[in-house]
Amino acid sequence: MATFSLPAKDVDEWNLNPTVTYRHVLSQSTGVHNPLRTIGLCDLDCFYAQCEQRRLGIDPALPIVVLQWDMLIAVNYPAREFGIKRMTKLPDAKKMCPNLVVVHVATYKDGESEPKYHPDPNNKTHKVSLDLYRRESNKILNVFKTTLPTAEIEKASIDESFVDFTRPIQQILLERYPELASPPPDSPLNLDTPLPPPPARLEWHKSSVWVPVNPEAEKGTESSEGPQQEQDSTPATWHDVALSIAAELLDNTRREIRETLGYTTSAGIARNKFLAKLVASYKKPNSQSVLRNAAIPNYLRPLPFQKIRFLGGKLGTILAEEYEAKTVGELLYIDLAEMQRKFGPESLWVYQVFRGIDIGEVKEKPPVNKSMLASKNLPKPIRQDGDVLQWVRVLCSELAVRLLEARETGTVWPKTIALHTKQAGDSASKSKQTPFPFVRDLTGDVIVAAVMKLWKELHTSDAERAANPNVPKMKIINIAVSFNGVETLEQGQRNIAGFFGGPASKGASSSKLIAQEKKSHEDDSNASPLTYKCPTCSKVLSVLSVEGDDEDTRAARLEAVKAEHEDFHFAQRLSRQETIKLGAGSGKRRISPARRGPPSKKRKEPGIESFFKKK
DNA sequence: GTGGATGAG
DNA sequence: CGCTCATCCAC
Repeated sequence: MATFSLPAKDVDEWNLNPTVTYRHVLSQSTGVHNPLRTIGLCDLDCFYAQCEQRRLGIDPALPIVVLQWDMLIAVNYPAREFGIKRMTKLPDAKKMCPNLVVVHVATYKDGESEPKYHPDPNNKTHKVSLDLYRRESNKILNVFKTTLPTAEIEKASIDESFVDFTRPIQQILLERYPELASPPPDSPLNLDTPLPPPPARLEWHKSSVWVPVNPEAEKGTESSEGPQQEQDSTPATWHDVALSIAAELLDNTRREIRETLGYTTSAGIARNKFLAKLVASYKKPNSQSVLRNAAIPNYLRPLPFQKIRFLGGKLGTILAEEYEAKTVGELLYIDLAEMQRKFGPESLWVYQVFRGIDIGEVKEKPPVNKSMLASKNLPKPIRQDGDVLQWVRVLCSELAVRLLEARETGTVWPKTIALHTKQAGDSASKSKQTPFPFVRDLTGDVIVAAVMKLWKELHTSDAERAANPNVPKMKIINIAVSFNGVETLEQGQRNIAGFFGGPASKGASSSKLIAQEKKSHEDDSNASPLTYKCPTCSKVLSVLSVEGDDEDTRAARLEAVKAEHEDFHFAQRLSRQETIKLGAGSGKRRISPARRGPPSKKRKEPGIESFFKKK
């Protein structure tokens, strides 16, 4: 039998069978070092294709491709049966499959404030919109959050999320094996006592695919009940129990996604993020795969390391060239010191990943991204000032739509807005930024005005160009507008933002408003204090005058702001108590109590949203 | 603040 | 493999 066996030293170094103690079941503070840690990665099968299939109400068994201009950006599994791939040319794809459903992504057109499914979108005049996919992505994320309320969830991309199942697993272990709630009374190690052996007959989750421990031995018996046999021959550990529980939970979530939203997913479950991500592609589509610790070495050794997340690029290429190697196994003999000499501090991560170790945490991301960028490569370059506005309008209306969408989760403001351009033949790009126009009724036009000002700062005008023959010809082949430093405003700031600009100030810039504000203060020497310093957090709350209001009105507003701010502290105290409660009995090794615990919910404030009128 | 590098898909 | 994003970092 051509099975591999790993030297005991490696079992140790790879940490394949760590001791699990009562503390590991009871404590939330063990973090990435908890041997019960179990991570899932779930991604949508050919996501864009599924979105379009659902939008159009098409039978999912029909072959469908999603087009971006003349390029295929998504191919569903029925279409793949015909040999169609992402790089296939559209005419070729149609020949391979005459009944192929071809859908072009939605596009923005100048003069339209929303993306549409234009019957014949033109790359010369339209801009691609991925809005539908972003919205569907958020719906899916919500299914994760509601079906796994105690798990940590990290949205990794538009079609992928990581889930840290450790906490729900701890809860379920205690329900199913109540004896794990406390160590035997006579055990001197107390919580550090190792757990009793796991149940002799573990229920390996049935509808998951378990990666075999010895793939060679599997061959031939695989189709029948091979995997089950195999699993039984390598004794189950408590981590295997944890994997099984995660498999149940993720299976439920995936079913919910399928039944409520109609999307199929593929998932991987393993002890850390990188392995979960890797094993998710073990079987696709509409399937989930589980990697036991015992199966890690034989799974990893033959694996081309450039498939590993973050080794797909430059770093992976350097490694491949330096050692003329392709697989993880070929690099296992290289010691850490040598790698560190050659490749610097990145090496530790690489060294550990090759041994199935990754301490990367699953961390919830804030509901909105830090930046939003709308860009367009121009098949017909911009050659004069007059060509610019149409594109600026298209890009800005897209960003305006996206910003307003983001405001469904809170009061979101970018700090700055930037214009980026790229000249033909110049690999570099130029950009210029300015503070975001801080106005109440945000429209595309306000943003357009700001961007056009940036354009003037960035490029010499047509007039000057004509007057000065030394100025090189304009040939812009890429234009982009971005919002940077996008943040959800906190309680105190939110009120300030809400009162910025009264009804009269529509469309005015923030700097104007501030100027008005200063003036009215000077005029009113009897004004009562408009600020209040919070005794709890020392934040200074303030209300700003709105044209035409009086002292009493302002004072009342300050009171309202104070009350809301106190509510905020109240809610914070509540959520902190929750953390403490959950953490009780978890031992003394809590390092940073504030860091873990339930994600702090953004408090909803009725009324404030109405300040931001939709177009 | 600007521009470059890197990476995902 | 062209296109559309996002993040991080040096200066």
